Amino acid sequence: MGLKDNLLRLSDYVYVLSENTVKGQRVPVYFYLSDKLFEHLEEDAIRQAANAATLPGVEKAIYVMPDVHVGYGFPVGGVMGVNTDEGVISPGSIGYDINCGVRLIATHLSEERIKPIRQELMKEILSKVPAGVGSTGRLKLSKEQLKEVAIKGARWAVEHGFGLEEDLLHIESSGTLANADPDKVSNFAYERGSEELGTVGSGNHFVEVQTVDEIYDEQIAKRLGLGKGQITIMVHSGSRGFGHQVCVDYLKVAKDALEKYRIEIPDMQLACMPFKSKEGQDYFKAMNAAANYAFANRQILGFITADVIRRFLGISWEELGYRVIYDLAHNIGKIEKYTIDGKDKELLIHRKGATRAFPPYNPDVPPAYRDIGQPVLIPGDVGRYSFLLVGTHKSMEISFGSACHGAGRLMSRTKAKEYVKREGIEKVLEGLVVVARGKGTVMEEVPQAYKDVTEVVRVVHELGIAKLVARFKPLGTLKG
DNA sequence: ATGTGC
Repeated sequence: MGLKDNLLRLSDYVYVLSENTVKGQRVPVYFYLSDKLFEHLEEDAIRQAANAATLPGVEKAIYVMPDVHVGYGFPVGGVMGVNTDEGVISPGSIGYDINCGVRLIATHLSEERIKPIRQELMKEILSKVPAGVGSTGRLKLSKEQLKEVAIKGARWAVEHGFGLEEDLLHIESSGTLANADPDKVSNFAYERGSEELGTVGSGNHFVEVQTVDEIYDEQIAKRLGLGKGQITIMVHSGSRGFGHQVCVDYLKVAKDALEKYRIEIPDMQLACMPFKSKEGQDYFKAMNAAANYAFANRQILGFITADVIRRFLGISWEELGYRVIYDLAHNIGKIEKYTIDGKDKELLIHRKGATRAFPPYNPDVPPAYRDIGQPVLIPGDVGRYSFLLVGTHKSMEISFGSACHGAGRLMSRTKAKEYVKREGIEKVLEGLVVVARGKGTVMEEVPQAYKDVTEVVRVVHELGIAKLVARFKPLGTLKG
C-alpha cells in the first residue's frame, strides 16, 4: 500500500491526494496525468508533493504537471503557492537551476534553405557557441560587472551589443526582475559565474535550429508571425554555476534557520525560511539576481547563435529576420495575486519544472500578446518536437497560472548510457543531427531516455491550462 | 541542473 493507492481519479486527466492523507498535510495535491503518464508516476514524487503540502502558509493546493518526476525535495513539475504573510520560501522547491528556461527566436529563413546544409551549419554553431559542464564563454566578467548583470538581466546583454532593444518587449518580466540584490549573492557564486555567461550548460540544455512543423491554431500562429516550414532557433538554458551556487548557499541558510523559526518539515530537502524573515528575503533577492543572470545568458546565446547562422549564410540581419518571440522561466519563485475562497491573497508561487501560462488580458502578459495570452514554450528532448502554446483562463483556476515544462526522464543517466552502448549511438540517434564537444551528455540525453513530450503537451491542452499553437521539429541540436 | 557520482 503506497500513496499511489490513495490517489483518487476525478476525471480523465485529474487525480487528487486529499488533504490529511499524510501527517500535517494542509492542502490537497492535484496530479494532472493521462492514463499512460499515471503509470510512470513515481511513489517518491507523490511523497515529495505531499510533503510540500505540509509547509507553513501553503495555500489552496499543490499542483503537479504531467511531466512530473522526483526532484530535490519537491518534484520537478510541481507548483506551490505560499502566502507571503505567514508562509515560507523553499529554495529546493524552486530548484538548483534558478531560471532554467526557454527562448524562441523566429527567422525569415525557410526549411529548404537550411536542411541541405544543416550538418555544416551545426558544426559552425558547435565551434562558436560554448556548451558543456564548466564550459566558458567569450566573456570574462569581474564581480562588479556581474553585479550589473544581476540587476539588469537581459537588458545588460542588449546594452553590451547582444541583441536589440525590442527583444526585451518579448521576454517574461522584460528580462529584468526588480527584486534582485547582488549583495545577497556569495563571492563563490560570482567566481563560478565569471566566465559562464553566454554558455549552454549540460543535461537537457541545448541550442537548436528548428522548423515550424505543425500549426494547431492558425489565427494565433499568424499573430505570432509563424508559418509552416519557417526556421526558428530555440535556446534551453539557465543560470549555470551562478544560480547553482545561490541555491547551495541558501539551502544551508534555510537548514540553519529551521530551529530559529521553529519550522518542522518532513524532509530536510524542503528546508525553508519564512518569506518575510531576513533569511527569506535574502534568498528571494539572490534568487532574482540569479534569474537575471539566466535571462542575460539566454539573451546572449540566442543572439550569438543567430549571428553565427547569419554569417554562415553571408546575409544581413534584415534578411535573417531575427525576432525574439518569447523567453520565460520554468524554475522560479514569483509573487502573484490569486483569489482563494473569495479572499484576495498575495502568494509566492514556486514553479519547479513548470511554466507560467497566463491568460489573455492579464497585465503581466506583454502588450504584443495581450489579446492572445502569454506564450508558453515547451522544449523537446534531443530529436523530439518542441511546442508553443498560449496561457488560458483555466490555468488561473486550476494550476496557479501554470503548465508543464518538458518531458521528464524515463531512464536514469546510467541506464541511458548502458542502453546507448548496447544499441550503438548511430542507431539510437538515427537521422538526427546532434553536435557536442563530448559524447557523455548526448548518451545520457537520447530521446529514448525521456517520456514522450507530445503526450505531456496533449494532457495540458486537453485539460485546458494552455492551448496548443505550433510544433517545432529539430534540424540540428547543440548539446553540452 | 551542477568546477556531475558516497
